[in-house]
Amino acid sequence: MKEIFGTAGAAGAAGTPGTSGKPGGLPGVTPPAPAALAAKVRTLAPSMTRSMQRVAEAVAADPAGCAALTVTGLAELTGTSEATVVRTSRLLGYPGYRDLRLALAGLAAQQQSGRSPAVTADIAVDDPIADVVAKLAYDEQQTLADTAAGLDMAQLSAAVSALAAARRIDIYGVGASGLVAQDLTQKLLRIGLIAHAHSDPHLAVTNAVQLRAKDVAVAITHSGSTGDVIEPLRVAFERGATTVAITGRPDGPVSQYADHILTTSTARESELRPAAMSSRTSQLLVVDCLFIGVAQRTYETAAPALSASYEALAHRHTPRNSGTTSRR
Amino acid sequence: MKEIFGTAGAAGAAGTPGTSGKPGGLPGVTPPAPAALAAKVRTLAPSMTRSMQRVAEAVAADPAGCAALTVTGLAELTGTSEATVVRTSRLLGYPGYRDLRLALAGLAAQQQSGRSPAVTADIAVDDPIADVVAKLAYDEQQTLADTAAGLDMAQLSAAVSALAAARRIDIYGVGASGLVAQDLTQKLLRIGLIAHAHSDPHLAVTNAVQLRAKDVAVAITHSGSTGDVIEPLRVAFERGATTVAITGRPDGPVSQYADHILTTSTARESELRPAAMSSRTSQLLVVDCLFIGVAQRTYETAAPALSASYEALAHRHTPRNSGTTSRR
DNA sequence: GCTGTACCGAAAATTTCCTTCACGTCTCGG
DNA sequence: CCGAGACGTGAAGGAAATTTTCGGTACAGC
Repeated sequence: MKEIFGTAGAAGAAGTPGTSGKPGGLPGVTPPAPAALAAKVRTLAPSMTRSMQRVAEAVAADPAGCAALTVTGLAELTGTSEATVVRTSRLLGYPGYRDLRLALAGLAAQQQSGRSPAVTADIAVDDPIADVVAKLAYDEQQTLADTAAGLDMAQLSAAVSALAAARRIDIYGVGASGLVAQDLTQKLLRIGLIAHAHSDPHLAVTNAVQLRAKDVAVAITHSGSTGDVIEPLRVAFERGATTVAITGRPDGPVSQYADHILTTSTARESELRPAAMSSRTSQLLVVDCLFIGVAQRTYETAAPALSASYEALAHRHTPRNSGTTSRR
Repeated sequence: MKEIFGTAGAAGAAGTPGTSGKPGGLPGVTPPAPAALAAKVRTLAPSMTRSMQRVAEAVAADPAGCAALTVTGLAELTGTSEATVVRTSRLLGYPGYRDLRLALAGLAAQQQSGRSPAVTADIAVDDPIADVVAKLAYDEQQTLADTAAGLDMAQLSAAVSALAAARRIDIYGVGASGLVAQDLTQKLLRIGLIAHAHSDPHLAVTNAVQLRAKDVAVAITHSGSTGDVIEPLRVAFERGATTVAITGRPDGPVSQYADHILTTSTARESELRPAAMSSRTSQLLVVDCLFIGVAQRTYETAAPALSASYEALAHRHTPRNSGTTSRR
């Protein structure tokens, strides 16, 4: 074992370093070493000199840490010289330390990502803030997936048709669902439909009396049993309007008066995580689907309306702010 | 004499990475982005110049390929200069191209090991409703992931501390962000804090004048340049209140007056999918994180308050049948 | 004890990266 | 329509990294 690595590395691999101009694809000759670095270290350890073993060991023990070091830093850390670090890199199959470092960074990222799926647990009082973010994001993602999977396309399609053809749309929601109702209202208004959100039960009922056959009433309630929302829907239903319920309990009282029922998903709630959180996510997805569906059906009028509202808002933004942004 | 063993032990203990504490980068301000690079590119793209956008685009499109390129190579590939590449790296939050390249390698490895995320197609006018649901759900999930990855934990933590200790909290938001402001307000009220949402710019300003040192003002604006929201935040800032900005454009004007900046993710928008949709999802996640964080810190008072509000609401639900709801 | 081989690290040589500066281009105001 | 100013851009020079070269040291065999 003389200068095996030296000649082999230079002659055996490509004559020129991997820095060919094009990132199009891998040449496919020698994938340097994706993840099996630790194994390679063990395999090649016997053929290494003592100094090189120290370097290899450090690299295998803490890829992330070593990736943050320059060749000089790693040499210092392992008590060796830069030349040795480069020699080790060569032996491990890379053209130089630079590429080893790149592979190291990749390995670190992989290890990091593999660590994440520990988010199944509930949110605890003493969770660090980073865990809270991860768990919340994960939960809401789950909620979205569940909602999408559980949506009845036939019901959704029917609801969209009703909305698109509606003369007037009334939307009921109180509490957290009230915000969702407002969201839907804003969206529908933007594409030229006539929609109103009602959070006040009395006003909702008095308005519901006005509804007729071509109109649509939408009730949003997670529990499916919010009287303040059911009551106006009942009135609208009896007046002959088409009624839609967005609820997490399709078997609840609200469904009695709903022509079309859109089911939102129900996630577990905990002490720190009230139901309002995931139900809102779920409701909003349903609302978005309704909106897009309606926008598709009324594209001729919706598209210009969307552009127009965008234009109108542009003037509310201060055009540009330069100077203060230059952080250095 | 072998100095091998002696030096190895000593160096191993003392070795501290400390990657070149250059005067160029402020220490501790910006932790480099781990994997949320694509999201960051989207977030910062609007504030980039044309050349920088080309670089950012290339990087986002092919992390693996770009990781194999030197700064000169990438400059050539994108038809720009090395200086531009370095500038782009800086803007993305790295001290230089070297570190961006490292992150790129990590990202590439993660993508490789993970699954290939497809379904990137836009929503078309003639998509069947089932596709709309799938695409929307996927996009929102992506938005959540991006937001969580891009959130600055230090800023979030600081904002939570400020909120938890606040005497009074004012929250500003107009348009779609107004609903988010209301959502946050409702949540904070539930755990016994004193919070107000303001959608009326005039009232917001007149209220902001009342704020003092122990108070907190929160501005929510996707564009980061909504004058109606910036103005009250400026007043609060000058009054000595702690100010928080939740924005998709951390480089926007709103940040001038924000002590803590929470960045929401920016997803691509299409004709049928206005920006309000994904920005709302992102903002709500941030708001939820704030809420949970505050609830943790004030657990002693928050937990009973949450239970109490739950109890109070139970009576608003009709237990079984429709019946007539009791009018108070 | 001497010589040769393997190993190692300091410093030169080279590549890569970063900074500075000057030139083109665009915008705004007169 | 034109000038002043600001901004974006790339080229060249300088700094830092990486790689190579080369000389020195330790050990084994004779």
